[in-house]
Amino acid sequence: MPQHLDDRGRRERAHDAERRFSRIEPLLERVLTHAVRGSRIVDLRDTVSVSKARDAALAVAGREVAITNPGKVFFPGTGYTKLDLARYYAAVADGALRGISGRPIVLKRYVDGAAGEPFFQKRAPEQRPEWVETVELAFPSGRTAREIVVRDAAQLLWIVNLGCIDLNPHPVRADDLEHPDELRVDLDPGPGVGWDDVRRVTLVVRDVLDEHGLRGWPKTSGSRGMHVNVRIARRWSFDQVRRAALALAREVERRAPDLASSKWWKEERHGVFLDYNQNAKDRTVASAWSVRATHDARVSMPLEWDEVASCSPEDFTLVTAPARFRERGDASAGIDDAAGSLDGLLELSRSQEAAGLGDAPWPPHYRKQQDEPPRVAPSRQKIARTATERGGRRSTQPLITVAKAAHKPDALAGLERWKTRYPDAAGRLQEDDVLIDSMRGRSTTWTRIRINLRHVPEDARPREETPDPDYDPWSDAGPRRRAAPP
DNA sequence: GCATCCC
DNA sequence: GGGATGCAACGCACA
DNA sequence: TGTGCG
Ligand SMILES: [Mn+2]
Ligand SMILES: [Mn+2]
Repeated sequence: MPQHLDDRGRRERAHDAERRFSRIEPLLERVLTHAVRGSRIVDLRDTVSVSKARDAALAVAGREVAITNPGKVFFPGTGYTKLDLARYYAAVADGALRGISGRPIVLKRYVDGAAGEPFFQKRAPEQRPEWVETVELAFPSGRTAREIVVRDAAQLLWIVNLGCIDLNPHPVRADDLEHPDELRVDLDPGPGVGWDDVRRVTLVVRDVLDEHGLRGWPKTSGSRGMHVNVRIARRWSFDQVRRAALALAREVERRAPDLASSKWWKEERHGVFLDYNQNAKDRTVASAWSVRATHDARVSMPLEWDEVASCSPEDFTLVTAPARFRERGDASAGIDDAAGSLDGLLELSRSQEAAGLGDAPWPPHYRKQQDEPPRVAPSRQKIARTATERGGRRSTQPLITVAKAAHKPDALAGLERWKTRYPDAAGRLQEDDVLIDSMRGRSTTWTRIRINLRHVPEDARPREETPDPDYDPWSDAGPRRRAAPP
C-alpha cells in the first residue's frame, strides 16, 4: 500500500479511503482518520470524543490485527503515527521476518512513541491470542522466561501494536536455544567517530570473515553503526560464538589499529568498537528492517557489499525503505541459503591465546567466568593499586560462598554436601577456614557460609558454584531458577 | 499498552 | 465510562 | 554504596 509522507509532517495517501489532510493537529486527525476508516460522519467539533474512536485493523497473513491508537504520533518531528509504523512492517514483512522468524524476541516497548522512555519486556504478556507463539528459555543464571516467537506478519504486527519499534531477536531458533545460528559483528562508533570510519572497518570485517571461510551480511544499524550478521551451523555454544567474535574483533583491530578497537572499557577504546560481548547469551541486536527510535524513523537496512563504501544511513527510513524493498528486494535474502563454520575463527582465537590474549571482560550482570581477566576499568584498578602500595592491606583471600539459607540448619546441610563433593579440599581446611555469618536481610535474618581456601593448593581449589542452597534475601517469589540437571 | 481497581 | 495505578530485563564484579 | 557496560 503506497504511502508518502513528507518531512513537514504532512501526509497524503493516494489510495486507501483515507483523505488527504494537511498540517492538521494530531488530535483532530485522529478523529478524522477514524471517521473515514469507520465510514461514519463525525462532527469535526467533537474533538472531546477522541477516545471513543475505533481501533484500526490491518489484514495480514490471513488475520486482522488490531492497531490501538492508530493516529498516535510515534515519531514527533516527522509526524509518523503508530499506524504508519504498522503499515511499514506490513509492507516489508518478508524482509523483517527473515531477521526474526522462529527466534525468541525481547520486546523493547516504546508505548509513548520514539521520544518516550522505552522499557524491555522479556516475558510474553499473559493476555495474548492463541496464535502468538512462545518458548521458554533460560538465562545464564538459570532463571527462565517465556518469550514471544514470531513467524508471520500477523504475529509481527501484534508486537508492533504493543509499542515495539525495533525488533530484538536472540541469535537462536526456538527449536535449539543453546546453539546460535548467527554470529553478530556489532560495530559501534565512539563519540565523534564518523560514518566513513564505520564503513572502512566494515570492509576489514569482510576481509577477515572471508579469510576464515565465512560470509557476512552487512546492514546499517539504523543508528550510528553497522551490523554484519554471519549465518553459522548450530554446532557451537554461546561462549564459543562469543570467543569467535572476540578473535575477529582483535584481528580487525590488529589490521586497522587507528580505526578499530576491541576493548571493552570505554577509556581504552578509540574509533569503532567491535562489540564482541553482544554475542554473549541473553544479548540481542536490532534485526534487519527494524525501524529505530530516531527522530527520522531510520531503518536497519541490509546492504549489498558494493553499497557499503558509498551508502548513507540517513537514506533509509520508514518512508523510503518500502520502495527499496519493492524495487530491489532484501539484500540479505540469501542469508539462510548456507551455514558457515566457526572452525577458522576459533583457530584464530587459539593462536591469539598462545600469544597471550585470553578471554576479555564480560558485561555486567554476568557471573565471573573462568579465565576472565579482572572485570574492572584499568583507571579504577590503578587507584586501588596505588592505595595498596601506600601500605593498604591486601584483602584477597580465596573466599567462596557455598551456602545461603533462611535457616542455619539448611545452610549447614549445604556445607556438608559441599564437603562430600570436594572431600580433598574439605580435608585441607583448617580452623577458621569455614565462615558462618548471620546476615541481616530486609526484615529477617539469614545464614551465609563461606569457605577460605587459603590452605588448599591453588590447582586443587574447587571453583565457586551457585550456592547450595541459594536463598535470595531480596527475592519475593519471582520467577524461579530452573532445577539443575541431574 | 493494558489489566485492574474504584468512583 | 473513564481516571489512577502498577507493571513490563538481564541482576554480577569491583573498589 | 557507586560505577562499570549494552
Ligand atoms: Mn551496535
Ligand atoms: Mn554494541
